[in-house]
Amino acid sequence: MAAATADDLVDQLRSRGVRITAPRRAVVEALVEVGSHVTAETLHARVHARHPDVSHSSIYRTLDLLTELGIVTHVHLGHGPAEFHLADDEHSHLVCNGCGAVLEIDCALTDPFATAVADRFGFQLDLRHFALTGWCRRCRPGEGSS
Amino acid sequence: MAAATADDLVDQLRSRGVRITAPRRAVVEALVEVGSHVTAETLHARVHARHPDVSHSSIYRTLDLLTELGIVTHVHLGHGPAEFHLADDEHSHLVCNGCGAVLEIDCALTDPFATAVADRFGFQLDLRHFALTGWCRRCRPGEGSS
DNA sequence: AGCCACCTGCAACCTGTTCCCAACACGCGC
DNA sequence: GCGCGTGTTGGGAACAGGTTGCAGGTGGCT
Repeated sequence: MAAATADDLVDQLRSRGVRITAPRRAVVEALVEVGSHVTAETLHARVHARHPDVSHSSIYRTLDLLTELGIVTHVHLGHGPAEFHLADDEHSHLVCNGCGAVLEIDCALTDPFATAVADRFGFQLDLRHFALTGWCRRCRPGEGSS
Repeated sequence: MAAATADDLVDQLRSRGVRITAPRRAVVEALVEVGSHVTAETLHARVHARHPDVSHSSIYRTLDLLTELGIVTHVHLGHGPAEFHLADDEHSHLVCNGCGAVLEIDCALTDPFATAVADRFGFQLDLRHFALTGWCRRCRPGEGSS
């Protein structure tokens, strides 16, 4: 939960036996810097600015590794590419089909629904991995009928 | 609403000024036949079996057209390709991250949640366009903590 | 310092989807 | 029934996001 520094995370990786390389350090630093979600491409751009020879495969491989270790997760916001972020923040996303706005909603609001689904289907929802889409206040079609 | 036949749909298209061509008719027929969701690729395979010279661009174009006309919708079941189906059935999907099983859930179960989100954020959820992912009874990790 | 396994960059590949354009054919008017 | 104009088609190439194989480089243990 506490906002970890890049060094903290690097130490954590090292202590877990992960070899620390320039690309890996760079990815971790970039993730900590942006603080919220970024696409792999954006992350690559950021890393590339300082470390021009880090390839995008390394970005993906590192994100993969960090995901496996539970340090990073990614979320799919609608149709675009996946967005990655540090796994220290638990919320779901609402994405507007109209304007693309992203709202973050707390698990408190989704829990009753998740519970209902679990009760009924024995299905444990993970509402954090895929965004919920729809229409925000300004873009919602003026509908009253279904 | 009622299970429309391919001919019904074709008539409907024609009366809306849509030019009826062999590929379009074939796509409509295939959609009616399968009855549930299909990927564009599967649909192409089905159509191709009877009409070998229908290209996959026509499949996509026709699906696009039908979507615009509200006859077809598509749903994204997790990471795979989009799945298309006739727009006469209103339900959401639960997709298991473990085994890939797809459950259909009725809007009755999702409505209270949609209402809560609308009340709180003025955001009108569309839970039918993207599946909800998670873990089915058999695949859910044996967890009790968070 | 040396060594080896692991990691990297590159570029090719893959999948799903869209675009382009010349040829074609639907369906209207005659 | 027939011609014509325009909207549609097929085929393949382009595209975007993501993955993979390989040969060579490098971290970190000794």
